[in-house]
Amino acid sequence: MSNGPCDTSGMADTPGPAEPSLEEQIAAYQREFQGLDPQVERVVSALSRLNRRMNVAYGRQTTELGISNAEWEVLKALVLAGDPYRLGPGDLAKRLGLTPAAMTHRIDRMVTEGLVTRERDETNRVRVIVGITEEGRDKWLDGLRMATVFEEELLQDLSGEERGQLGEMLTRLLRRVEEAQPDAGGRLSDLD
Amino acid sequence: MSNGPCDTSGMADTPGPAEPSLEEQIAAYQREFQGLDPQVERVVSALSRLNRRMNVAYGRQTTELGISNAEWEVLKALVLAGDPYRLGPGDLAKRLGLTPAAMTHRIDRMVTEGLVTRERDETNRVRVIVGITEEGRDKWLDGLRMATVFEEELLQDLSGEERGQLGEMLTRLLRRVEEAQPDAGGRLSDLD
DNA sequence: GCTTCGAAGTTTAGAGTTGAAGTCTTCAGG
DNA sequence: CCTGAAGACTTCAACTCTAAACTTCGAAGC
Repeated sequence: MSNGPCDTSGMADTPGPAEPSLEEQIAAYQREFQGLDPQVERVVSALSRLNRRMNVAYGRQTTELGISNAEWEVLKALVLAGDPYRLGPGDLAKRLGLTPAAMTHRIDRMVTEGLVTRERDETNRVRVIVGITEEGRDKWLDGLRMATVFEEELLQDLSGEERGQLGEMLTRLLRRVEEAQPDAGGRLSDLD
Repeated sequence: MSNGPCDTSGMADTPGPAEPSLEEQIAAYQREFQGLDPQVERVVSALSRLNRRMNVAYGRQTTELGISNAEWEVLKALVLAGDPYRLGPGDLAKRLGLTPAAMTHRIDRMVTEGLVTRERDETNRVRVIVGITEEGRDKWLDGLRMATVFEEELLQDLSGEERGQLGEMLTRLLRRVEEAQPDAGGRLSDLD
């Protein structure tokens, strides 16, 4: 299963200078560019690294399920859509932040893998309806269970109060950037 | 300039059900799967969405410079590496978290665009050395300046104390996931 | 009813990445 | 020396995504 952007094998990882640590990177920024607020830099860099690590973790989990992160995202969108658990390719593309063309191919794969179904709408034959199969729903649930374990582990060092503060601050940041960027914004590895 | 995973054009974005808001998504999770801690869910989802938005913003900035996020990352790695500002393709691949093959192609492009140079090491002719050009360094600096403006805007709602708390908590999370995941971890949209 | 416009999906060409295989260089033995 | 193994980079085929052209169907407008 070629696993989208989540495989970690095949990379150069023998000896030599690896990726600099967060501290090293902040120091290097200070060295090369005066006038950079280290506090801001720390928040932004940590955010970005954290996200990368989380996606690696999710990638390992979905690989274990025999699917890719990309496919799990489709399943998630269908489940979270609610009751009939069916959406058109266009809707899916919008929710996942990719082009309709990409959606077409993704659905092709997932249909052959038995994760979703594709049928034409009888009342409007231009429309296509994608539905989740039982197997698809099971995979989604398995993935979610693994994710919650990982997430609880990730946050284990934070007290309940800290978790609340963190969530509140992140939500505030998100609100700020969403109003500056009203459009849905392009793809780029979510999985939330 | 086809801009890696950062273009926002061409996506389906007309009417209809767009991406659910963070609140809607958390509610949907609660509905479909009992036993999910909403506090954890909020942190994780906000983190992920925030990162996506940030990458969209960075993508717009680098597009304005006539390069891609991917290329800017290579420039960043070279600058942050310090004094001779030169690294081998293998090192670069490790630092950016992609395969050597991808690095080869990326360097190809960047050489023809005049952003970096590629020469063979005289003392060990298996080795290749990639260096940054003056134009490359200028682009990096321009990108960094734009990024700092955006980042300051992003954090404008947080007091100095809050920024410190946020950075500290994120660093703690990062430390936790890094020790659980000692390898550098695969690609997946950084840019920090 | 026929035509035109728009919306929804699919198809096609090209960019970028991965994983595996291949090339070339260096180094350690025999 | 010559050989074999390991390392560094490149090449190749397959895959996924984007952007743009294309196809089809439905809704108006005349």
